Parts: sequence; structure tokens; C-alpha cells
Amino acid sequence: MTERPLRRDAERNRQRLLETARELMARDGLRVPYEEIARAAGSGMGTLYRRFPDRQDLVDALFAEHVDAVVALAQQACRSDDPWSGLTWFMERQFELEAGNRALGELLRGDQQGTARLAQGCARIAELAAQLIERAVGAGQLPPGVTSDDLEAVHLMVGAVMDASRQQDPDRWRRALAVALAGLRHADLQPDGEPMRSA
Amino acid sequence: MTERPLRRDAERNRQRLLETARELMARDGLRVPYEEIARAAGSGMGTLYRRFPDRQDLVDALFAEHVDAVVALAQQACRSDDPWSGLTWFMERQFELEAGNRALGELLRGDQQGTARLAQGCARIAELAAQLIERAVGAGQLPPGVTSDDLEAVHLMVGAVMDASRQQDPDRWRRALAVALAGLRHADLQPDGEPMRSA
DNA sequence: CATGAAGTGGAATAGTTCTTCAACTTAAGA
DNA sequence: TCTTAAGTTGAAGAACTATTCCACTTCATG
Repeated sequence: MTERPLRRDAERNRQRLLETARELMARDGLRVPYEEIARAAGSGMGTLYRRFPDRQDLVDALFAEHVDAVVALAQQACRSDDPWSGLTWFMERQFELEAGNRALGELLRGDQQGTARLAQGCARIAELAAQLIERAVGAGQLPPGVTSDDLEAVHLMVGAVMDASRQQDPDRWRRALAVALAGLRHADLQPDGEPMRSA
Repeated sequence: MTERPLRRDAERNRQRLLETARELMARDGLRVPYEEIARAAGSGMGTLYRRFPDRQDLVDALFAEHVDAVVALAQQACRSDDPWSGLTWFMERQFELEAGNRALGELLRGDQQGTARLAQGCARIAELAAQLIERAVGAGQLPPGVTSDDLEAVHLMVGAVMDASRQQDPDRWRRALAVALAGLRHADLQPDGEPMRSA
């Protein structure tokens, strides 16, 4: 089935909506009210709903490439000769992106699940992150107890500081990241053989 | 000015409302809808509003003693012979309380500001926490760059993990705390500016 | 046990957002 | 130009929560 292209005016409107939503979500996060997006774009709510019946459609259209960019970062980090450098480099780049785009941070931290498209990207990132950890552990740069879950936790931790300090001190997260990464290296973590199922 | 005591039935209702609110907020956080509290307590909304016209009045009545308990913990920690032990002991006890009471965590992390009464308690905790840090730095148990702001950041960091894992693994925060505290000891933090890579 | 101040319930009003829809407008091709 | 399918709009209805208000009930006391 061939999708017939949108009418020219409709396509223009669609682009304007996307552009507007991108800016608002980067600044305010994923939950910007539909009404606000439509108003800022100079359209009616009906138009926004017609193009993006589900918020996830909109988010997907907006952030697919951002998530892909993070996947690419992770891949590049995996190619680093020095596993630990690759890991820290990846985390810094990732957080720099999140610092500039609130919605991206919410997505990557799972505050809000995206469509299959985005979820797949996030899963890929998680895979690669696990590799980064494994490689660093294998190289003796991280103690053996550290797991990919710990890296996810670091993501949440630094993200929390970022969210709390966006206004006052937008670079504060760097300090938190330094603390968290140093902690991974030096904390005495049991391998944690616990099955860790839900209670 | 002598406040005349409540009528006996009114006092009973008030206690029931407090008890109910305490349970609901411990489980669901500070933002439990007023309507839900009233219904669970078997009262009308009017009654709840009459006793606690402002949500802060309610929160204050409920959590003053909890906050005081944390102040007491901090004081006790300050009396420890070993500054670092005192610090870690305090953080663990504090998070254990937060783990058992969602609303308390929200209060202590400033998700929601309380009345002057509570704010004062939180300020006192912050003071004592700063002392704990200073003492540990003075004893050479923490590097000189670490500040009380870093401890606040640790609070946010571990809190984020706790919030994310309450359901699946309620004890996960302990691991995050271990990471964060080890990070404080080992991260190479400049006294003010940018952090550097860990050693 | 009558009285009225204190207390109570819950419907009503209001502010937010989400979501739908019927009437209106317009681009694009015959 | 005319036709009409595609597109647009904003008001309307639904869900949720906060907050007020007043007719009604109940306790405490003379």
C-alpha cells in the first residue's frame, strides 16, 4: 500500500508542529500539553491529533534520530581501545545530550516508554552499555561485582542531580557523574548473586 | 490565647484522618488526593478541609516527628568517634526511614516544601550533614574537595534509585548508596569547578 | 431534654488536560 | 472554474483533582 503524500499545506503544518514540539519538549520534557504545542505552532488541536493521534507517534517522530545518535555513541565507545575510557566517554556524551534536551533524558531513563521503535533503540543502548561494563571488568578496570544494572543506576542517579540543578547550575551533573563513576570503581559490591525477582 | 479543645467526636475524626493520611502518604507519597484520604477515613471532604485547610498543615502534623527523628540521627552521628562511620551510619539510617515512608523521602529531598516547622528541621539536618562532611574531611577520610552540596547530591542520587526500584527490589538503594559513598571518597573533585577523572 | 454552637457531608464550582467531532475551508485536478 | 476529498478548527464532553459552601446532624451544657 502506497501512502499518498500529504497535501502541500498539510505537510507544512506537520513540519511546523514537529518543530514546535521539538523545542517545547527539549525545554519542558515529554509531557508538554498537546494544547500548548498546537497553540505555539499556530494550529488547532484537531490538526495535531490528526497527524499524531497518539503522543507516542509524536515522540517517535521527534526522537528516533536522537536515540539513534546515542546508539551510535555507544557503538563508538565499544570500539575504544581502553574500555574504561570508552565507558566514561560514552556516559559524558550521553549526559551532555540529555542536558541539552530534557525530553531525551526522560526517554533514556524510562520515565516514559516510547513506541517499539524507540524501545528497541533503548534496548540496544542497554546491550551496548552491558558490553562496556563487561569489557571494563574484563580489563580489570572495574571490580568483578559491577553489573550493567549498576550502570543503569548511575544513569538514574546522575539524571536526578541534573533534573534538580538544571536552573541553578546546569553543569552540576558532571560532578555527580564523577562521583558515581569513581564509586563504581571503588565500591565494595558483592557480585550480587541474588535472583532479584520482584517481590 | 487558649484554644478550646475539639468536641470529642471531632477529635476522634481528626485522629482517624491523620492515621489514614499517614498510611496513604507513606505508601503513595505526599500528593495523595484529599478526596482519597477523606473517603478512606470515612469522612467527608469538608471535614478534612476544616481540620487541615492547607495541605501543609496536614503534612506538618504528620511528619514533624519524623523529621525530628532524622535530626536526632544526625546529631547522634555527629557524636561518633569515627567521622566516616558516623556519616555512613547516618546515611543508611536516613535512607532506611525513607525506604519505609515515601512521603518522608519526598520531604527530605525537597520535592515538596513543608511548613516553616518542617523546613527548619530540614535546615537543621543540612547543617549537621555539613558538619559530618567537614569532620570526615578534617580527619582525612574524605578528600578536601568534597562539600556538603555533594552529600545533598548523594541524597538525590540514591533517592532516585530508591524511587525507581521500590516495587522490584526495595533494597536496591543500598547498592547505590555504597557506590555513591565510595565515589565521594575516591572521585577527584576540584573544590569548586569541574570534576576530573577518577584516579 | 431543649438549645445552639460545633461539626459534618457531599454536591457544586472551578481549573487542567485529553480526546472527539461536526461544521467549515482549501488545495489540486478535471 | 468547479468539484470534492483532504484538511482545519475550536468548542464540547470526559476524567481528574482542588476548594467552597450550606443544609443538616450531633454533642455538650443549662
